Amino acid sequence: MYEPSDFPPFAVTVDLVVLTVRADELCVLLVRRGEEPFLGQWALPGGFVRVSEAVDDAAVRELGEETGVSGLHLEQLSTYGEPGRDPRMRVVSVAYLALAPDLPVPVAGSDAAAASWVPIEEVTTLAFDHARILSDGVERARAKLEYTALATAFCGGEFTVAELRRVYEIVWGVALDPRNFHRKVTGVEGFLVPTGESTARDGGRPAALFRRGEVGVLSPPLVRAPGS
Amino acid sequence: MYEPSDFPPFAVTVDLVVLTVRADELCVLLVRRGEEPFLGQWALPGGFVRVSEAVDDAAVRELGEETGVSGLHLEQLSTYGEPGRDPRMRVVSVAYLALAPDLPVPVAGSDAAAASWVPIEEVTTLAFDHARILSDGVERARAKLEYTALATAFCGGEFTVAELRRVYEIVWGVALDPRNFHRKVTGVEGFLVPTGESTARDGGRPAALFRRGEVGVLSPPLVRAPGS
DNA sequence: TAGGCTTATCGTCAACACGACGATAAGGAG
DNA sequence: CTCCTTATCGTCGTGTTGACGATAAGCCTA
Repeated sequence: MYEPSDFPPFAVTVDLVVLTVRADELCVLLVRRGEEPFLGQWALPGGFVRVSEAVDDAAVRELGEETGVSGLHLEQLSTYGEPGRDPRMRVVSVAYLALAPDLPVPVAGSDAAAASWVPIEEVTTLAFDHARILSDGVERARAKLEYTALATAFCGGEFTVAELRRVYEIVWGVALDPRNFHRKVTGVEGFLVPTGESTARDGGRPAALFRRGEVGVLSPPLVRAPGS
Repeated sequence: MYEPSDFPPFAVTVDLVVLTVRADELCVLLVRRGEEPFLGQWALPGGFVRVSEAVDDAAVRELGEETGVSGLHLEQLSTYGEPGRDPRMRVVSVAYLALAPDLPVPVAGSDAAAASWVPIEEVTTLAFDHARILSDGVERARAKLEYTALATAFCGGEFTVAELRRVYEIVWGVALDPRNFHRKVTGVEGFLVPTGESTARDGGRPAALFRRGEVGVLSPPLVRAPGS
């Protein structure tokens, strides 16, 4: 089956779909390409996998280089391997999805040219097949909010129920009923851990602060439907 | 970012997790390796991606070669790229999940040595990291039965509600209440299309035959919990 | 200092989905 | 004809959900 003598050589890269919620918009981390092809166009951050490096590790490394932060949620998304997706050579790219809270640090573009957060709505053309990868990543994120506690990855360490609700509303693009949402998320055992503190940073009556709980799956799930 | 001159070469393969339900067991298609390393051990079917071939196409091609059938459900599972997962060289493998009905044709092992259906329960050691890939594939299949109409991929063109229920019971390893299951699946609009025919092949009162409908997602989903 | 505004949190109610399970239908085997 | 098996329909109590009213608890302004 495996014949080392006749295997065709491929280049393997990782591409990152790094999402965050900031200024009431779902944003993705993009870099502006500094070389051909697609010079000057927006692209997903990424790079080559090194010879002695696991593909997953390459994703972690690139994520650290681009955001300057570690410990973010990172999961494999899908692999894209059409011939011709890179005009220069045969490249197979393993895409990863990362979710970040609104990072206080501006993105320190290490080796990448200019990196910045771009609202999903404003993304038009991307280099290579990155538009498709981004679209797959956004859809994955939207789907996983339904049945996992992933939404907390968009929040900081402590957050209010309203802040969590804003995440759902912005990622899904729907309005959720504050009362039903509150009942739902506080009702799922282990989803949210009250810190005992409260804050009035949203104005109005002070809200209790929570941390993410141990529970990863929400059952029953939250449903992506208007009026919930 | 992309520097053609310094990209390290990788071999890219596809590995297939082909599942079926036969003789009241969930089975996977395995081949016995005819060469080193892992000579004589069971492995997932798979092979190299060709130079001018899309990775997805390679999976379709391999699936056809191994099963002799086309048109099966096939989806990308995950990509495995640890250094050292193949002792000979740096191989990145894109794994795919395929679901097949109980194939009447015995597996025609084309280039692979002996290929056969092995009950999941009886699988012990597999070559490379294929045990992990198999485990990921089975878990994916189990999860997708909950919220998609994927279970019909295990059935032939026409099937009864009881046959569909057996699929769920075998894949999940739980017992389901026939009456509630019947109510549920016939209640989801577009999931099942009655053919008008009926059959008594299961003994007892003849059952209506159905075809899979257009609907891909089940909402609300079936839940993997005892007593359903 | 009393409204008034804003957001948080609790409650209520009807519609619905689900699990448990009884009842009936429609074939074949003896 | 009776029994056995499976299919299919119905009922009932419980829990979840969506819609939405009511109250709580801060700040802000006059």
